[in-house]
Amino acid sequence: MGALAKEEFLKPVRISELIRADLSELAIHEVIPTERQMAEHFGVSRVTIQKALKILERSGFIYRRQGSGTFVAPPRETHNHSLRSFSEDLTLRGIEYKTTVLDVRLIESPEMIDTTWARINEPSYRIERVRTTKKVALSWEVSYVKARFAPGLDKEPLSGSLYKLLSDNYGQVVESADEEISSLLIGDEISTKLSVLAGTPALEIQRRAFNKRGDCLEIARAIRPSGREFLKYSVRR
Amino acid sequence: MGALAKEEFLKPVRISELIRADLSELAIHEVIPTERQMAEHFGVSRVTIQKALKILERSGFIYRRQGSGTFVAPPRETHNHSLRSFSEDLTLRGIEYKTTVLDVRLIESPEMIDTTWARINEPSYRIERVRTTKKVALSWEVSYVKARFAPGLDKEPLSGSLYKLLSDNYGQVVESADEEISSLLIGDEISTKLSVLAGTPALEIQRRAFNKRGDCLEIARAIRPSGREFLKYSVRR
DNA sequence: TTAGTAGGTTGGTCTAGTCCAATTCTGGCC
DNA sequence: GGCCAGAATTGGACTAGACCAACCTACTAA
Repeated sequence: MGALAKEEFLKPVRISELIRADLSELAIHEVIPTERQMAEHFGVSRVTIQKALKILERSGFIYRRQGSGTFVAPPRETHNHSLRSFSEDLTLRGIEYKTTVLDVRLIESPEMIDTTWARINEPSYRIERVRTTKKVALSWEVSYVKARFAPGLDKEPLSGSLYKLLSDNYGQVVESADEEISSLLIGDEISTKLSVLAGTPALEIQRRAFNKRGDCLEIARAIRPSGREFLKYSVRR
Repeated sequence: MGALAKEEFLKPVRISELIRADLSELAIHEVIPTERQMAEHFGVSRVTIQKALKILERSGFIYRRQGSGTFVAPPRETHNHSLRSFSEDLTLRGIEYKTTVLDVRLIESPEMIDTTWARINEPSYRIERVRTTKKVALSWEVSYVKARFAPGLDKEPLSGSLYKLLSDNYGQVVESADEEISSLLIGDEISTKLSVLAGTPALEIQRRAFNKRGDCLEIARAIRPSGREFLKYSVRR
């Protein structure tokens, strides 16, 4: 095999990054080289180039027109909200916050799980946390994690990312999630936990998280008082 | 060419539908035929089968494990919120509603466009509408559509889907959108238009819609009082 | 019984090539 | 100059085949 360095990235991904780097030097709507030219330039097949360009197209960096060519798309400032846990979301936006764990316990009997938004029919850990910055309350969150996927979770440090913990210590990677978003007024109980006035409007985010196999790992509910903090989504056809 | 019927669908899409139909008869986590078997069965290449299975995998119907096989994933009830206009969203959920156009006008001078959430620097049509069911107010919406993409839009019937109108009459297809979601309390002005009490909590959805080239066609703002109507999203890694 | 190894199966990745459809270019005709 | 038909170009779709990595199973040896 020789001393060649191992290829760290898949070819289409790697090539898409290389192309992307070059895009910034071009004007918007400017044409970029053809598939066949790029295939020769990178020494790969045309299908590989097509996959690389597909990545860039779906990310909104280029657009393509059969018969004419591939062009640079106008830039978009929005970083799209791909799958992140609540804490990853805050971290990536550069918000410094503190996590306070209010309660962790194993709920053995499923009928005791008091979710109104989804049903769990097996023992689960209940994790209740609050996120705050220096002065402002960010969110109140409750997660139910099925115990069979993370035995002993209540002994772990829970002030960081729950998803990272599930991945690193239990090999359970969250691959997808369903979210439901609605609005409500914060009631007495949560208002004291968040130190905000009762009656403050807030977003309520309910989430079901799944692993690659489609097993539901976690059910979570977050309440975020509306302090000009947005949830951002990028939606495609 | 003979009298053969024209293939209406692309092969991977068509095949994914055929496979999907068979999935319902299988138990969850049950293994389905291998790529090579399917390729022979459908008389196509393995790459085509892989594309079909990729569609099903991303839709959450199957999961795959290298070395072992492809399996039926547990069902998920959530229909994921792909790109729809506000009206399409309601229609697809089977909600009967009435659209009232409150105001349509061309704004020639960009500085008059009173958006606080985004800037438009060219003449645009302003469309203000309200959606209601028999008894309940659903949403209040304002759209700004750039005039150069839809000249004469103010003469069109605007009680239906704006996106369908843009597509059918102007060839402008909305391919992607950025959304920002926050919560607020409904103020006096909008409360009268929606016939709800001022102070009702609501979702505020701000949207920028783009065509395939990445041009921003529309900027919209919707306010939806929270009556147990959710925004549903399906998020993937 | 247990640990380990060898071989076959399955999905993951990439190549080289063909055919097609949409678009653009070009040259000739009026 | 303007228009039209055909050629060339470009992205889109698919094929047949190769090789690899993860996985599973069955057999073997300690």
